[in-house]
Amino acid sequence: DWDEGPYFQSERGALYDAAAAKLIADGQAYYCDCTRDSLLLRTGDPNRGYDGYCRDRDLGVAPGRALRFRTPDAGATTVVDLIRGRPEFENELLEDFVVVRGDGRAIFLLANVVDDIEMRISLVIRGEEHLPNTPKAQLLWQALGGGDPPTWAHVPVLVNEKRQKLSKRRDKVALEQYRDEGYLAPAMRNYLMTLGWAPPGDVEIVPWTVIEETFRLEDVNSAPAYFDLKKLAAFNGEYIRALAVDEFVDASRPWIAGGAAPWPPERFDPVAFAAMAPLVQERVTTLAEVPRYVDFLFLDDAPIETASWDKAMKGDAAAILDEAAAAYETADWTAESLKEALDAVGQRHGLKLAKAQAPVRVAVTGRTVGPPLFESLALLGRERTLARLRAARERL
RNA sequence: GCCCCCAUCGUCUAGUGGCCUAGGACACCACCCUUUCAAGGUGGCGGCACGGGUUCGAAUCCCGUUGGGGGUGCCA
Repeated sequence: DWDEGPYFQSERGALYDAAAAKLIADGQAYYCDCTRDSLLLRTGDPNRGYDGYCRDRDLGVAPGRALRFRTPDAGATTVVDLIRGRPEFENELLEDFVVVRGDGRAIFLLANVVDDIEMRISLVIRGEEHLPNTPKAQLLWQALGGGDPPTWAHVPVLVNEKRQKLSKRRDKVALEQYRDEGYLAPAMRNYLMTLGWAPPGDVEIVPWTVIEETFRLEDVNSAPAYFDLKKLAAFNGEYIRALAVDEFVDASRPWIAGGAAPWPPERFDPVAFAAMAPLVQERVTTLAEVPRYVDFLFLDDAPIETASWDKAMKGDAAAILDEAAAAYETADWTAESLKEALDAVGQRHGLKLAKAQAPVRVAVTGRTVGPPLFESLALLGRERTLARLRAARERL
């Protein structure tokens, strides 16, 4: 949550101009018209930073001339970091870096420092990739008369399976995307907190209030952490199962009630889904998996999957389908008696219920895997169940 | 190249000199339960990168090596 802003650096140019003017007036910055090529010509080393050529040329402002900050030639800059201690940087190794572009716009680093001073920022929390820029920021801070520099906390980066920093281009980093895939915000939040830190005790899945009360930046690890989708999924499954049934139904709505569902919206039956919900809830890892557990209820025909069909429709399948259909014409339409009836069919063929239910399951739901069968049949109703059993029998 | 950061099971972590024959979670394996699949239960596999110190004692402190990551823009 936040309590002010947002601010736009594009609207605060006057502040940055004033800061640049101060640096010039104090002799801490100078204009420079060097290009990359002219620098390389002088140093002959593409790895070397700016050589300070324009330091004393006393160039004035002109289009195309950048403003460079004059870094100290000696001494060291110490950064106070809650997570990393007190890293020290030799000033001598810092090149005179650009703070204002040739077109007059401030570079992010300058804008950032000016904003932080003006907003009286005392603690900066950011990714560790910013650590090497920190001495530059502090030097600018001092040069601008900002007072005591802030305390820093450089948190570890998150890495992918190749242990590279997660990047927008290469990796899936947008939270919206995870939300769209059916991850719950509290699950994501809880999982993220376990990266580089751990709640007290031997539990990782904890209420947010516990995290609020016990989290300390000083306890954060400094090593990069791998973002493990499998573990996130495990957290998400636990959070889904912890939901009250009506909360689960609510949360599932975007995947089942709208146009995104794999069946015509008008065919969706909220009552049937509510009845099925507890059975689905303990089986899914993400909300996006919900539709495939209930689609057989809202589609005209069973959504037969070939692999499932081939696996289940062999051996005594034909006989089982016939006998199940016969028994189901007159059976009480309750999960319990549907189960007993099919169990009896299976026993005639020397099959355990686990085996006997397979052809029926595939005929009716289309897949070998799904919610408990007899509860599903009970909801689907006698008419549609019988129709699907016969359709499957014909297809054999 | 140069600078900086980092290093406990495959992964995320607990551990802040003796409580560690290193604990938990995810993953994996086995078994139990069971109408499929899950969920749940029980058990198992598996780690202090390496080498030197310091100390009565080191996963914990120091140095080095190796390995990994980040930075090095008139990007943010």
